Amino acid sequence: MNDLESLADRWPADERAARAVQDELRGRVVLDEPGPRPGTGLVTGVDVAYDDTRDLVAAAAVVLDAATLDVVEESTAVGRISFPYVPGLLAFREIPTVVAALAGLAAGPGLVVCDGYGLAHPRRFGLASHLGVLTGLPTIGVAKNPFTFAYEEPDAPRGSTAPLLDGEEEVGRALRTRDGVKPVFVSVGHRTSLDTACAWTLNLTPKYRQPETTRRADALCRRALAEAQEGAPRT
DNA sequence: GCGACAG
DNA sequence: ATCTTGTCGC
Repeated sequence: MNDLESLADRWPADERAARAVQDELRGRVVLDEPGPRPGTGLVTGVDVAYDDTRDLVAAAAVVLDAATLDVVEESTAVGRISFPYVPGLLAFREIPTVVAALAGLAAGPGLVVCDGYGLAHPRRFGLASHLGVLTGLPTIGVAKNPFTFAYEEPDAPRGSTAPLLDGEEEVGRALRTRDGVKPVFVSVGHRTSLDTACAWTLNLTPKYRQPETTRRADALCRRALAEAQEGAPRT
């Protein structure tokens, strides 16, 4: 277990140090496990909302029953912004508060679904992989944008896919979750396969483009941020 | 050097 | 991410 204070203490102070952390930790990503069976057990969505002007960040973790998509448990955490947004270094901005929210859960989270990328990353160590290595949990990343990667448009029906490419390398998959709607971009985080990650994403999108996990976590962290702003009106 | 760039 | 109204469509 990583206690939160040591996590904060070791947090990189600048971009160079952050990239060094990624280079050091990426070797710990586990890629030879298939991952939790899609649609079974628990699945947890995590997301973060910011108020840069007040230096506030709120994270949420929402646990769903994978079979019914009913909410089983919710947890939030509020903190100070620990890093600026830098493409490729998103994890350093989101992870401390996300880890705090996960730590507040009574139940084991099961699979963790992140709003962003895992292996699909300039150094193959995006948010989902980083969170997985720090917590030991199986993780996947489901992003709304292709970032710097290339892809061909998947066919129109829900479930269609196309490789997400960094040059010749497939780093993830563009996955259509709704007929005729812009795809989402799925990548492996930690301890899951890409097929598993895509199957989970389809299970989590019976009605909307975005996974139910992400939608629930997004709504909850916004609420938590709003409440934190009421509690700390001035800056 | 310039532009692009998860959230 | 966040700032923001109405509007088109199932």
